[in-house]
Amino acid sequence: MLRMTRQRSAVSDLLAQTQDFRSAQQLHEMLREGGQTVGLATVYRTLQSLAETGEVDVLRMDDGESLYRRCERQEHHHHLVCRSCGRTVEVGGEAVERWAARMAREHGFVAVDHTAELFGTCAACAAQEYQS
Amino acid sequence: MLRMTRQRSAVSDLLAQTQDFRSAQQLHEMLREGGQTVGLATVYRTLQSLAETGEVDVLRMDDGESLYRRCERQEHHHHLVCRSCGRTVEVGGEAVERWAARMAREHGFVAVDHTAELFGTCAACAAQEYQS
DNA sequence: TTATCTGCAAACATTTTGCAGCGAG
DNA sequence: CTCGCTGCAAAATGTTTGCAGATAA
Repeated sequence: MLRMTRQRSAVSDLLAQTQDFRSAQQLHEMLREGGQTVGLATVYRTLQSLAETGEVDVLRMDDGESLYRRCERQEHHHHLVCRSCGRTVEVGGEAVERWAARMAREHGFVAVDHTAELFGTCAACAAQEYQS
Repeated sequence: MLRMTRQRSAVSDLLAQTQDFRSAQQLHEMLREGGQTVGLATVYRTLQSLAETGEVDVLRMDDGESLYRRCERQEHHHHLVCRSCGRTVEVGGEAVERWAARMAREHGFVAVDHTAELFGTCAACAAQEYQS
């Protein structure tokens, strides 16, 4: 992925404006609504390359769908995601890294990688739920 | 899921004998090899109900495939899985729980759930890799 | 110019579902 | 005897790919 095309800028710009994790299909729809015409396959291909270079983070949902988001920090971090509105907070995971390292050592595993994400209800959505 | 059928016992028994995480398709193939005839759809349906009752744990891989395993502990725990041979160790995650609770509190989230799994190379596979 | 990118449609992989018939209780 | 379970094949889902034409550099 080298060439800067209309389609790639469109996807990139959209991600820059979007706070929360979005699926490829959602992003495709958002582009379409905004008058941009980008093929779904191109959206997938672009997201794939952005993920490879670490420009966007990928979150795999329980139903198998992948969500994408341009994160503030490039370094390793985790996410606290609102199940209801998708609002996302980037959080550090020093405690998780230490835990992973200790488990690896205790059980003789090497090259141990980890996945850790948090899903809950943000303050705003909790308040709204309380009203209804 | 109430009736005890030949098919359900077969899947249940197979899981009882299997140490590592296996996909529905792998389990289906293993049954077939063992002379048992169980439809793939039935394997999926059975695994789904076993997962609902907490009798088996489900692990979703990066490629979207789901792996199933009958775990020793029923209570909440995490897994340290060998990427190479699939060997799995059940590990506690007190550190992770505390981390999740702290992040939730700091950012005003409630009802926070977490996913956390560890993937690495077990001692045996590391030794084997070293030889070749 | 020309190698890369795009769009479409077809291919893929995994999982789910509709339905007629089987079989456990 | 009955209602839930099974197997098959078809559908659904999310994603990837082949290919001919478009296009950035």
